[in-house]
Amino acid sequence: MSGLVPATREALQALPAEVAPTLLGGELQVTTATGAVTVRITEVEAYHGRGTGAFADPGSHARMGPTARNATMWGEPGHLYVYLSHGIHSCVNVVCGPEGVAGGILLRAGEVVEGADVAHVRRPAARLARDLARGPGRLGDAVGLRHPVHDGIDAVTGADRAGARARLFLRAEPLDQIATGPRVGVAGVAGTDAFPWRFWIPGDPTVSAFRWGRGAREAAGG
DNA sequence: CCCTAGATGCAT
DNA sequence: TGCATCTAGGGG
Repeated sequence: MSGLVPATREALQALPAEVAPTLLGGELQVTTATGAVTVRITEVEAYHGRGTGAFADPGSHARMGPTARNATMWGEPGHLYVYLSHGIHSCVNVVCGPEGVAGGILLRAGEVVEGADVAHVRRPAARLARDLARGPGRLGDAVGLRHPVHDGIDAVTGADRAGARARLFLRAEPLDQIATGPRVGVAGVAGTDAFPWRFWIPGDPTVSAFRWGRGAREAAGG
């Protein structure tokens, strides 16, 4: 944990595209009844909401305004927006930006640095350690956060939510090398270089594979 | 209402 | 490549 500091609301107050790269190399620690797992964050994506001016984001769950599903994205920074993907996977976002403005940073991948034994039990399909949290659904499984019960859990105070506690740590000094590119699996213009809001640690083996979203390849011209 | 597509993972 | 399986949105 050397070189890491607990995340504060202030550190997460800027818009997602600005905060996202600062999460790389940080850690998310989650404790539940079945154990504690810590992941070192290696890949993230920024998602903005409606009404953020030049940063309007057609790929965001909050693009249409506040709904029951995306309510957490509009709230206080530092909470975790946990949503259900394809009816199966629970994916984890760090809420950021000012309260009242939607913003989230999807944790796409990480390296399990603590509690690998617990993570292996939760993800029996993972043969290699690097696959434990490689991909957003896998990461959610590995740390034990589930939709809908853990949606809104506070990663700044570490307060209990449905039997789980989460804590986010950020690097005191930013990484010197960060890679940027289009977001994964996002359709239309939002999935192209017009929104280069995917950030990852170059060369890290836990970074997930890139794939085009439906219609994104055509939108990108290739 | 009914249909579709989705910030996906995994077996085939 | 297809499936699992839930949901928000858009169209009839």
